[in-house]
Amino acid sequence: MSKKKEAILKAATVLFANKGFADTSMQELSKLTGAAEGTIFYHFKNKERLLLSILIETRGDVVEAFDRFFEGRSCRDGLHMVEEVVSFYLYLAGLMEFQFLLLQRHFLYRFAEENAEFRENLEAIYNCIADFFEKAIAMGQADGSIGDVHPRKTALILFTMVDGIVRFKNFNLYDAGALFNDLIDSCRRMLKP
Amino acid sequence: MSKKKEAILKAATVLFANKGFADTSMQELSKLTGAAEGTIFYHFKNKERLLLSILIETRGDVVEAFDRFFEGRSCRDGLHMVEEVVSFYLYLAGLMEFQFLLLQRHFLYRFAEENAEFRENLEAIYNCIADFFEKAIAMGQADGSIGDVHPRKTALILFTMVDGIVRFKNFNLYDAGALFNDLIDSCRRMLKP
DNA sequence: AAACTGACTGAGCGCTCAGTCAGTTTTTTT
DNA sequence: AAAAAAACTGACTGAGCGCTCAGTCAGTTT
Repeated sequence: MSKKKEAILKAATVLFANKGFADTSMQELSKLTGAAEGTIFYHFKNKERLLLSILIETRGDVVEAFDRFFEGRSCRDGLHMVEEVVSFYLYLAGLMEFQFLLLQRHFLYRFAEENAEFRENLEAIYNCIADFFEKAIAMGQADGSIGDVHPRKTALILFTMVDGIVRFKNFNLYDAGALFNDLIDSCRRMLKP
Repeated sequence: MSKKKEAILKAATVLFANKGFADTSMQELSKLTGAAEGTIFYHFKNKERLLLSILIETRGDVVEAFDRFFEGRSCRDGLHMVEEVVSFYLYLAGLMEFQFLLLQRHFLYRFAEENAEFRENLEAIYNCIADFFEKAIAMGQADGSIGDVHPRKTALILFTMVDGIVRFKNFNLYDAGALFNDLIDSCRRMLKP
């Protein structure tokens, strides 16, 4: 992949995440990357395909990060693994700040309504994460560290919690870091047998 | 307030919530309301002020709804009141669907960064809701139905949960209704002494 | 009957936008 | 070194945008 193409993808991720899709102009993107406007359209046939490319890249990054982190990892018990998934999600949301911010923006879900490629990639990301929560809960129920809750639904509720925390951080409403300990505590109370 | 002005406010709420700020044109708003474009600018000095008017109206509606619901209401105990706040939030998110969707959109928080009026109204809405959660938790700790948790932080975590559920619903990711019982259950487990 | 008011109109202005294209430079292949 | 392919350029276009403004009109006041 050419240097310019990479620069365009990187800068567009930040701009789309921070300013939104409609409020980011190709002109601005051109200036920021040093690439001519024509170059952007040489690499991406239009603005929407540029966004899709970012989403596909993000999917790859997120799925790979989760798989890497948990492959071969043997946790003390299921409850402990839930805590690790929560922590890792929050860690990743800091590491891949702009990609996570992008995933919370509404325009992505508007595209997903009409474009199957958007839908598939979004679903892949969400399923990957929800599956990790569910696996951890199921493991906890097998080893007795987690009580009798509905695995999938509880996984979604946990997902909702950490995602909401990231949202509060992104909107500058509250300091997510200050809530971390209480969040982990809440999870433990929620899940214990 | 003139009929046209009311129609503009109402239609703009739906459009801004569904399509975003930048993707909603005054032309579209004009066609939908039957008001000439000039009429919109007669009532609201510009697009941003129109959005602010909607936010101010939303603040009034949300705060009034919460105050009305809980004034004079005597709950069995604090834990029960937490459940009622959760339920009422979700009920209101259905009743005032577009206003709640609007509150989750990023452009509002971008305006809030530079415009104190936006910031004040957003804070008023969030503080009102978080306060109700906190009050319920404090009550529960007084009557023994809720364990020893940090009231404000736990209030924020609860808020995060219900807000996240609404977000999942808005994005058509999962059916929020199907999670309701498990959500209430999780809250109970989280809070019990 | 004259003066005034506030709600409303829609053509039109200045400007920005996504996307195009004819042409140039750089890289790879032969 | 020549030819071919890939990467890149930036001036340009037409559509659409927010917003303005001169003007209409029904109703009220003087």
